[in-house]
Amino acid sequence: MTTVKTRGAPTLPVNSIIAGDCIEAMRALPDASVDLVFADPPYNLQLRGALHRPDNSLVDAVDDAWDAFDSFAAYDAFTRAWLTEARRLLKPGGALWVIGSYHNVFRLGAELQNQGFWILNDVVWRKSNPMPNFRGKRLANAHETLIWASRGQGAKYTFNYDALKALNEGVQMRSDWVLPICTGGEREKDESGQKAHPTQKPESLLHRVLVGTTNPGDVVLDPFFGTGTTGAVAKALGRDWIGIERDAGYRQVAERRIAKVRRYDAEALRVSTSKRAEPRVAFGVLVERGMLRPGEELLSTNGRHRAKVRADGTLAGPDVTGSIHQVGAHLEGAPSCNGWTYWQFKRDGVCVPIDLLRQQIRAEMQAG
Amino acid sequence: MTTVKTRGAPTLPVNSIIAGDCIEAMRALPDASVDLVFADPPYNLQLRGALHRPDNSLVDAVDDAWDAFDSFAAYDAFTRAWLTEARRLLKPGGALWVIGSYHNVFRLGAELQNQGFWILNDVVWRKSNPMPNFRGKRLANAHETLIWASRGQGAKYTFNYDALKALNEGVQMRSDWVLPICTGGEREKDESGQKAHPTQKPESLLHRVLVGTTNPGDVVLDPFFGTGTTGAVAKALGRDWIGIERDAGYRQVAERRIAKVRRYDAEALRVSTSKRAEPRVAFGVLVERGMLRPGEELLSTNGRHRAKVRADGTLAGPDVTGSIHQVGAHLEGAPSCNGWTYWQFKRDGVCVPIDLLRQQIRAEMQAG
DNA sequence: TTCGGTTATGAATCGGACC
DNA sequence: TGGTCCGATTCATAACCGA
Repeated sequence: MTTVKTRGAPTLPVNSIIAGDCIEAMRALPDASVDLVFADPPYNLQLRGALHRPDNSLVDAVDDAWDAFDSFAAYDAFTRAWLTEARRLLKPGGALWVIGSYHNVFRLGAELQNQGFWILNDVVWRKSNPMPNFRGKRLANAHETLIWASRGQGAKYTFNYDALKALNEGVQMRSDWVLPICTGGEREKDESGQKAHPTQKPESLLHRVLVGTTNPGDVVLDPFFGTGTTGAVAKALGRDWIGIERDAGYRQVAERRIAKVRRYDAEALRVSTSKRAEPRVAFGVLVERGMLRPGEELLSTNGRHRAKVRADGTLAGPDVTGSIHQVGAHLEGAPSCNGWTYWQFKRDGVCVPIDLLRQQIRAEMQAG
Repeated sequence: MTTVKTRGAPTLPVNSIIAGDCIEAMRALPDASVDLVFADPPYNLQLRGALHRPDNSLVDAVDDAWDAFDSFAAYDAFTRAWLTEARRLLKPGGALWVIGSYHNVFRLGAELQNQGFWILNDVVWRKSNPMPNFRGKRLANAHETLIWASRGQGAKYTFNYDALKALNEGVQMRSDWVLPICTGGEREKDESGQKAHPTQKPESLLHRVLVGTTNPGDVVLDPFFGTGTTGAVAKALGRDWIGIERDAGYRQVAERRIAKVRRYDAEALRVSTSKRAEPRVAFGVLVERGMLRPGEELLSTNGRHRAKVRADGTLAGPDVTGSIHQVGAHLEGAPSCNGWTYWQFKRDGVCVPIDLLRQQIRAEMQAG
């Protein structure tokens, strides 16, 4: 186990499983210390008993046994408690994922919103091999729902758009994910060869979550660790992880499982990066360096407009002056314009996009 | 308009649109009088500024006053009121469908449960042609959620298992439905040729709901009638319907629309059985599913080139990074390359084409 | 008339760095 | 912390238009 010092005590028990109740365990961890929470809370809503009185009023909460939720009120109280702690533990730019089925996910989502979390997407895990509905009384329950939320409206969050787009054959990732359930060799077994956990999640699901919404080195907390799928995938992907699990049997399976995981090498962990992350280049630098001469004429990509380069890196169009972006937007009557991809210059009679010059400068910056 | 006598007064204004607020209008209807409620309530989207597409065109947002609520509390109070009336109107063996997005559906589901409704399934409408996420800041919101609930635990409900199975090419219907959004000729227009309603639902969605969970002659109530999709499909399928709509313009469009609908004869109830092309598989899926490990080396079929798999499903070659197709094309100096047939991996000393893994996944998808 | 290229559009909680 | 301005970003489908 590693511990990471945060501002003041206590320390963060990274890459280890904390034994105990998730709410108490979270209370012992420091504010603003984790980048992501992934939670697969229990939803064994055992509602056979008297949930409602004859007049339909709700029966009072029973809050003495967390593992058997005798009423929606009890489940809501539990949800409120662990979400409150999770929100406290999240860094300002952190985010939370939670997964559930129709039994509990509506209560989870409503409570998330009540606490000020800001829902970014709900995601449907569409199971490619679900259990059929044997009695033919309902639709085959072939999906589960995940909710992805930032700490609050306007809060920052990590989203590796280009990595997910690459994972999806070059088309932007959608909110419906088709993945198989966890079976076969991936399914953890106990000593007697039985499945160790009733609802083990597939590693493919965590892979997509972690690649898409964390970076290497981030700290991922799973307060309902179970047999440690989150930890196994986090370790392989070079993320730090913290698990909380009450059941000693699950902890043992998870420890053994994660110990066997090897971290992928650094090159494999690098993902497609966004252009947004690349260093900014001022257009004026091209003029300073003599790549473009003051007075030189630029042409718009569509061939309809011209403008002249000025010594200070602005452009002079027919009736407007300003940055490459401003002049482009004005000439097109558009709300905005990316001047880098809009303008071209001529060399030896050939039109060349000015963005090529920016790429040259960026390459030099890399080398330098 | 037809009226149907129920036990005592008042009578049921079947196959007509009631003008006015849905809560008040429902209060005037008799207890236990309808077989199904289908509700498409306001989503409370909470949109902020204007949104432009990358081509600078403006997205026509849902900014109607009827969709805006001051707070979650206000939205919840509204939800509670109309659900209470809906439950009162349902016959003991009746059921309710409600549709929403992540903005409101968690609040809907929680309130349903609080009132004693019994959720039978949540159903995901996976849109085959959703609006993309133009800024690349989140996942494309490609689905909406429906909740199907009976009046209470243990209550009877109608479920036409075999009809839905037939609709699904002989396989048990699942909880995820892939249907296109409402566009083209199906979209109702106003006098000026503009879309008459910002959120018109596709008839295919209502078709599936009504075929699956009502019988001919049943009474279907839609308290948020809009331009009358529920009425149009109900009439075609030989179900009675009641619409409630506040907006006179929407009512007018709905009246005109439904008047043109003819009830299907058996022959017209055809199901399109167009064979789909082979489903596209993203290379990244092989990585997510652990069929290939990040860092694993692929060999070209001709044995001349090698590249390493990365966590996001891209390849890293000696001097190039990109999709399996891009890297293959670059290494061969070719304009294009089918990466699926170009690359192989090693298992137990044997070279295996990656296309074999794709075939495995396709087989799963067929089965699912 | 057919074919191919272009344009339009859909329930969307859709910046952020820097001064 | 508020204002300024750079500059990144889209998929499926149908209608439309010109040859």
